[in-house]
Amino acid sequence: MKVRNLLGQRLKDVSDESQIESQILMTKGGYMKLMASGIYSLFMPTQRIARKLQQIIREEMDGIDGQEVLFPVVMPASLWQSSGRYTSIGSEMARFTDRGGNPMVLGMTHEEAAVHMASNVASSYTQYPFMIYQFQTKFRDEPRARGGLIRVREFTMKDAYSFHTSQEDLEKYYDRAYDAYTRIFKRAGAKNVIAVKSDSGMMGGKVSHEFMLLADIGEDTLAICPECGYRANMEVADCILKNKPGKPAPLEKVATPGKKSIEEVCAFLGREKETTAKAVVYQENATDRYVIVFIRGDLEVNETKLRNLLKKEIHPAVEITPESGIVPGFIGAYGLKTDATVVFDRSLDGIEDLVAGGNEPDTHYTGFNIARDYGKVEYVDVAKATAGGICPNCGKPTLTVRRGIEVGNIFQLGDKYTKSMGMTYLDSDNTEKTPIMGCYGIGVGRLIASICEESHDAYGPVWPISIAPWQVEVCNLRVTDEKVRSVAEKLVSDLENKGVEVLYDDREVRPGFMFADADLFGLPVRAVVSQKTCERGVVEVSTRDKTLKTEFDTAEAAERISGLVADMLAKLNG
RNA sequence: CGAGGUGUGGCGCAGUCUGGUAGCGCGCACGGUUAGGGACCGUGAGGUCGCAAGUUCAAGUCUUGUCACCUCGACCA
Repeated sequence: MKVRNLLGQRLKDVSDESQIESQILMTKGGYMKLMASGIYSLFMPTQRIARKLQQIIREEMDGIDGQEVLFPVVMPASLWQSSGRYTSIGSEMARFTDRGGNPMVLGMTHEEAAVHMASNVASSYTQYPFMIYQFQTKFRDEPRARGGLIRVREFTMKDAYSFHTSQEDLEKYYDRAYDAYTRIFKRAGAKNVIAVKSDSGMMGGKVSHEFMLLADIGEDTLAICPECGYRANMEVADCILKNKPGKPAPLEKVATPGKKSIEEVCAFLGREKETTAKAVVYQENATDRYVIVFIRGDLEVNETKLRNLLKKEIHPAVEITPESGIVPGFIGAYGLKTDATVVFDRSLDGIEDLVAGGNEPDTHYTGFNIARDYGKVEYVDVAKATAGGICPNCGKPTLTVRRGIEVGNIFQLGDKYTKSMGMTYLDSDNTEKTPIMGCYGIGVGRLIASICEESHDAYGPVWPISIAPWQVEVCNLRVTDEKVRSVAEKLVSDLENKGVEVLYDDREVRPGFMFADADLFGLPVRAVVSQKTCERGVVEVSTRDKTLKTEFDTAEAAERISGLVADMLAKLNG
């Protein structure tokens, strides 16, 4: 491919609206063009990267006995009604009506389609287990797309669905998928990807992992223990604390005029946040019923955990009515008269002397002892884990908090879809049974952007050779010189004959201009042919990551470069 | 959905406060001089100033409405 014919303009400036490195560099480099919010067209280099990445994924999916299939993007609403998700998913799913008046949806994931495909055709236990996967466009009408290809509304995803006759078999397969994912990210050249325990969200199921590429711009927060390797999404990370019980004190009502926040109360009473019980009020989405969470004053409520505990959608309370019996700013368990749901976080367990709200304006209690003054309560874990917190696995106070981009996930779904959609098979004892499922996703475009995010310098991406759009760029610094041109062109054709993928730049531009563009292409190997190199009978060769800069004799340059490419590939593949 | 911001040639921006008929840089085309980290000179093409109403002799500029996009938050397989 010649740069002169390659569509996609390299830009000197890009709007400062772009905040994320991968977005800036990929926009600058002519990798993509925005069409609408979260909707991009991809130029050839990006498509080549995607193709290579897909091939790696394909090989690994085939390696765990996957069958590549293709589900439709457009599906009838009735299919989604059969699983119940037509109503449970909100406006994130695009819906429309076909000419016949039938409600239709655009696929945002394909569990229903997978069950539809497998139903009836996998009717005997002898056919299990099996896994089907596809690369397909998903459309999710995100409320807010952002970060270039990191979070878009339309994207290509590899999604896989496995079917099993027992939990044990699912778990066995889940481990294989886990290992395949680990290999995929390694082969793709993504260095900082880790698997974390995660929340299952709308997908259902119990056990799930997210594969996170560690990056400061990541949208997910992770709790990681460097001591024992415990890793979890903050959404599900257990919060474990050791409370100082303090000395029991008599329950005493104190005036705290105008002191509503924990900070104000602590300053006023000269107390530590760790000895206060904070109340956080939520409402159930469906009924607006109040939910009051009592939690240690220095901690935050983890809404995902609370949601999972209540098994209901909730939101922070917008308005607290006087009739509710709740006095905002002075809410406490003792003497609380309300029909709201009350939840005690286990961070309060064992503290003998608490400061708590008095349930009337400008009043708090000190010396509050839940066991003594309130009675026996069921403590639950709805607190956010914190940096320096206790690791749920090894018990050391070594939890660290990192940010990550979710580039893949795996779920043990169970029978959520097969059961609701009535899929069965006939077991060896001649009885009908419901198969159980796992599902496994990777966002292709997001992974590309994430790799760019972790592998770039100030001038452009540094693509790993396994996914680089081309392996070698040949820069012809003086196309008007017949000799330079013939050397460069022979090098290009020799390389191509050896199966090396070459991007050839023979534009009549100054070297600096050509190098700047080459940096934006980010190809692993660069070969420069100029008047100088031709005089000396060499070709100048360097790697994009700047680890190698050397010269090869012109006669053997193609051979040496293809060897270099092979070495780099081998290194990445282990 | 809440808060803030921006819409002016392909890209990045100025001009808007104070109304007078659109400009700069990059890119693009042609000619020339150049040549190892985004060269320079000359000539040229390209814009109903997001859209719609309104005020005015006159609107990129003022008013109202509307749409799109961006950032933060909410939300999110």
